[in-house]
Amino acid sequence: MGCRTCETPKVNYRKGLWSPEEDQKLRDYMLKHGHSCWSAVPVKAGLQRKGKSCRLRWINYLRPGLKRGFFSQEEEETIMNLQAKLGNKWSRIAMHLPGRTDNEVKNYWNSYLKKKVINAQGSDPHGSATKSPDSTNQSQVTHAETIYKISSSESIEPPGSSTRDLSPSMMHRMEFGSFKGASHQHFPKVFADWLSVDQVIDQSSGSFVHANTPWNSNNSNIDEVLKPGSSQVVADSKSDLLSGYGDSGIYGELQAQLEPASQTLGDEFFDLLSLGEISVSLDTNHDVLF
DNA sequence: AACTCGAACAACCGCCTAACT
DNA sequence: GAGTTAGGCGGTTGTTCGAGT
Repeated sequence: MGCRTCETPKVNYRKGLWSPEEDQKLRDYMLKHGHSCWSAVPVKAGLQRKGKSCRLRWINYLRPGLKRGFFSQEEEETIMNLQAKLGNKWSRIAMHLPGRTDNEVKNYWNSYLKKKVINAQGSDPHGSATKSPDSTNQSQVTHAETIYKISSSESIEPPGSSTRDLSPSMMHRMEFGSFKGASHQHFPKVFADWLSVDQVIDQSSGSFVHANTPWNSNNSNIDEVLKPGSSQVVADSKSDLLSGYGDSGIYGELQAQLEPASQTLGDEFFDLLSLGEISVSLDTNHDVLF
């Protein structure tokens, strides 16, 4: 893009883990200014990091609205289903998981779900036991079948899937997360993510609701790969989904509440934060969602 | 107590694409 | 149209920590 304003002097870039001070600098800067150009962020924020590194840190760790901690059963199934269908398209898979990042999904898959799939295939006398889930020759159908099997068997205890044997470090990680160790199974779905993903919770029934989305409308519907017979139902359209949150609903309330912030902070900031990111604080302050 | 091993996850690297000069 | 660069993505590596010996 050749952004002249982003030209930066030679710096001895820091590497490795981020210190709390660095996190604070980046967070403060981002919340105050947003980013017009990532390569300029470390300079302006007073960080000896590459812009790329700042971007990653912000997206994967500091960004408001991130849901950290345990993956729910629904999230797990979504990952497995989408991985079977899309392959290792982590960013696309993460789009369907409110508050999750592609990196987090990828790590979860590599450290746990992949083994789970392999084990399930291995225990299946009629299945393709020796094939890796990542194998390019692997039949997508076989993988999908395995997923259905896993979803019902739960032969492997996911890392931190229950609170009965939490290690101190795990507890620390939970507390560091956005939801401060709240019951993972009942995390509120971030509102903004409702707008950007096809999966929401039906407020009345508590079941999952799916709506068609721009990114899946041009190929096959997401519901094709979701477990049949589940509590998920298909909404007619995204507009139908949103209509429940119209001007008089949550969406309108959000708009109203966000307007002053948008005016104060400018469009740049508004672009920076998705509605979902902002909604976390709204949810906390006003119990808008639950 | 010291060491090894593995799990979990944060962060980096390299490639690709799109936008800009 | 070619060259350059930012941003995005997926693969891989590095770090930390707990469990086992």
